[in-house]
Amino acid sequence: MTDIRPGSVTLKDLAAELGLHPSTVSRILHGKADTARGAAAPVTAERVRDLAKKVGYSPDPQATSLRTRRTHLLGVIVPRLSDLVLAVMYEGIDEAADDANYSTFVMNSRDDTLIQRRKMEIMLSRRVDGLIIGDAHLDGNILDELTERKVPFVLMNRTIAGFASATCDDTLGGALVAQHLWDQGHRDVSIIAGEPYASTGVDRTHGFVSRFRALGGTIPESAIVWSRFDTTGGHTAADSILRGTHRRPSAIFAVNDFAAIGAMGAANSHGLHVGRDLAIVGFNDTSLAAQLPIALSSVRSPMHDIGRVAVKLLLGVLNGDAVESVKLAPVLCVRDSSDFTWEAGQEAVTARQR
Amino acid sequence: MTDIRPGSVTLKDLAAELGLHPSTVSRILHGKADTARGAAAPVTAERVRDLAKKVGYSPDPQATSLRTRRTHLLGVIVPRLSDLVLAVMYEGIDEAADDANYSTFVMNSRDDTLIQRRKMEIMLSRRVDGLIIGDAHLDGNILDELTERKVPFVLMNRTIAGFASATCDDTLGGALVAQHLWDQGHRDVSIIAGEPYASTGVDRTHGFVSRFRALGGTIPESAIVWSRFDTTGGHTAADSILRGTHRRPSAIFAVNDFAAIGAMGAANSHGLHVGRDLAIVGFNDTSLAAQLPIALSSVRSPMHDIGRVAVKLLLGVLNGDAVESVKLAPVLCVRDSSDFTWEAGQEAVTARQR
DNA sequence: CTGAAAGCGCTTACAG
DNA sequence: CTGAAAGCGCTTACAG
Repeated sequence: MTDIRPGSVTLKDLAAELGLHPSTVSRILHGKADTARGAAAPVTAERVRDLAKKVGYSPDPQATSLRTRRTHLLGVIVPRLSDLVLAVMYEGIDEAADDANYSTFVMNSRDDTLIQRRKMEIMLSRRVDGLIIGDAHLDGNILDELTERKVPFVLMNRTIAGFASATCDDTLGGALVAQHLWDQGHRDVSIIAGEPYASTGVDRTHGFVSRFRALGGTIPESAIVWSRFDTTGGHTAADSILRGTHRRPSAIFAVNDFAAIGAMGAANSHGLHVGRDLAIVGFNDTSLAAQLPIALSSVRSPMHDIGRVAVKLLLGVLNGDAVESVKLAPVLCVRDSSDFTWEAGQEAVTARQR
Repeated sequence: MTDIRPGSVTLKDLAAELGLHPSTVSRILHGKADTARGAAAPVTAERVRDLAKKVGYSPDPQATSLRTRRTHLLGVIVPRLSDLVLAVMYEGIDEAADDANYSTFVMNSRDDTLIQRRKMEIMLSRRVDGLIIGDAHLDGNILDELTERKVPFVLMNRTIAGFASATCDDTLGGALVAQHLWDQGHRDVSIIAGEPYASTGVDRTHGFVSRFRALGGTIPESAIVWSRFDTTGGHTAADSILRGTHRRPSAIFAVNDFAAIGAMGAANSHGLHVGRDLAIVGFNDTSLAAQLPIALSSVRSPMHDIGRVAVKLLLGVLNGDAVESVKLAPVLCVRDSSDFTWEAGQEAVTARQR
């Protein structure tokens, strides 16, 4: 009687083999090994555990869930896993869920409200115990609905006032960049701000603008360009910034590394040498930033930990605790793309003009 | 009686509401809407379906699985989801599984044999119907074990002789690069070959070497450098190639875009201008390749489709079909990083020497 | 300390 | 065409 495949041996089999009643076996296997708390005679318990181990018994989770009304399943929704930022956060979730004996479904919504809803329903129909939402939109009435339906959930990556979330302190991150660029002498800056419905981009932009203005700088509305978070989005945005009729900025803050990479490409085609004619700073400090031909300055956000914290928060909610949002601290990493000072009188010129 | 949350209304509830027996309701809801094949009276069927829809009835999958011994769950194991290549493949899986009414668990093994095993057991203990394995090692005895245990599975991304898989035609991909570099005049080439346990790197390298030799070129063993697939791995490998005591190659083929990006970084620090002093070609044509400051030539592999095909194959296996491995065709995309001819007598020099 | 019963929500032969 | 029963594999009061 060896376990060819999980499921081949049941509680009943074990009981029969040992001449016990299934309920007795269940009671023993269910309680933690240390807490013998009168659940069974130590000798019996040992016999049961030994056999269970020997035959590789693994309880049927479907049967267990049916009884307990808990699936130990978590649902995770992200815009897209091909976004490295979300992929890394998910690695954190995977780890933490594993530690807590939960399994996770993860689905891509492509930031589309309809798909978002559909994926959510699929997860709920699978009876997940709770949801981690990584693609919340600022206008997100869907969350109110979830609350009304009493679905346990937390936010990750993006935050919305009134809901528990695990995020980076994006406002602070933006402020760090503003301070850095100001210190390097930049007075004319533009921002590639991401999607207006995502708190990440909005908060980073807001943090940047506030600090820059507090330092005495000015940032007209026209200097803020909304865009997609990917390389193409950044390229397009930077292109429009650099071809602008007014004075060209000497620095660009992109709220996402991939957008920053796209911006570097655009700068390049405008004949600008990033790190000399133009400073660029990204956000997230993904693994590529430091390795690029021109190393990219970026704000490191603890993506992996954000995933872990999201799980922790959700487990708290499932446990009935009152949970507080967590904002993890960002760290600015200065590299070649912005590691130079901009002279007061210096003008932004193209490399060709030099 | 509205469906606040899936699970709030059961088959029994529906039956009671309609004055029918639960088994009748089950029979009606179970059969497809079109096949009324004598399962119930059309009128009854309609009444049932109407109410089910109205109250948002969704069957409890745990209960269903317990009866049918099928979970409609697939397990997916990848080295890491933060590898864009696997992330995109997973998007294909997510889509195809969704279409077929399956849900998927995806877990990261970090290419570690122990973790691989552990994640597999977790999935089996969850009673997945089948497994998609994206991290197979060439020395993979684990697969024989799975076969023995009669676990349905297919491979994705990496292939192993004797098992059904969905992959790119990596050998052909490598050959395309060899032909291209040869045509541009390169006679001295090096290969950043990836991990020796991964068929992807091995096959791409083999395809490259075979074609290059068939064209009359020579490639010493020392020109092949094994490495990790990520940016750092590529950087280290390229560094060792470029600091080599012998003649410096005029072209490098990296079997992965991220390794290629790392190689570009290394070339840079050796004072070489990629696209003039050194040609670099990557593999997979990830979304970044075309956007880099120096656009990267790369072999496009249909990652998304590979994911979809993997699901299709696995569903075939679950259906008892005899399935054949699928190798999808790659396409070479030439860009700035290799779009120049290398003169016969030209010598690889550093930019500084010019 | 252990057993026996009930039941979680379904599906599926089997009657009628 | 519909009903009644059995059972998937577990857990959990309740007895004894």
